[in-house]
Amino acid sequence: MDERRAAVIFKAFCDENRIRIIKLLRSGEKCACELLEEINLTQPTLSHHMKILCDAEIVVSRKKGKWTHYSISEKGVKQAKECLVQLSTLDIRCENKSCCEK
Amino acid sequence: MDERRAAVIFKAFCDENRIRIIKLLRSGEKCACELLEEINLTQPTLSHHMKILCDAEIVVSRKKGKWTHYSISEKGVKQAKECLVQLSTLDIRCENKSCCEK
DNA sequence: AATACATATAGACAATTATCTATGTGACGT
DNA sequence: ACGTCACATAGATAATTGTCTATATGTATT
Repeated sequence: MDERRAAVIFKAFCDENRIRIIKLLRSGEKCACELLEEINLTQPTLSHHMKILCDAEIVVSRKKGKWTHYSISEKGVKQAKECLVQLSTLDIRCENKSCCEK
Repeated sequence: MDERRAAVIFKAFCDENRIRIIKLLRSGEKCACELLEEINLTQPTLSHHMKILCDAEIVVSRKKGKWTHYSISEKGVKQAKECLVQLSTLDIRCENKSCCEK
């Protein structure tokens, strides 16, 4: 996983409104109009956030007629979790040579 | 965990340079001057990123004489992981009533 | 085909963020 | 005390992002 991709993934979680949207989706799949009712944003702004969430693969969309249904992607969330583990796991193989005293 | 705090935590991970800094810290505690050698940023810019990382509690700092040593905070990382789990766990108690056909 | 509806896209604008240069602060070493 | 070193802070600026209004697109329904 390169730095760029990791940054795109976690962008999903670094805005308050996107966090709210994700929380709303915890109760299951919802269409944009439902999300719109529950969040204080205009329709294009919601659409913008949904794009960022989908690009991060944290959310997936499913089109059905006029509606677009969004849901949390188990696969995407798993990848985010793995990414977080990978980033935070100490690498004990590395010698910790320091230029300055400890 | 409120939305605002969650957003602050994940801001740590939504910038490429901060991801690089975190990766550098995987090999253990490092002072700012060491990080500076390994990353293509000016000293004040690095300092700016370290503040964001510390505010997110993903990194902790330890002052010793002239130097500031930074390391990954196990506690902070644990909290981020828990936050991610909490955000992504489906809430099965909720009925998934929909205004529009599925 | 005409209309209505759900959502996306375009474009403008304001807020936030990332970056830099310049300078301040505090801790040594001489 | 003075200079030097490590780092933080201030302030400017450019890039990015979040938000809005207006409009386009695609899908039913009549």
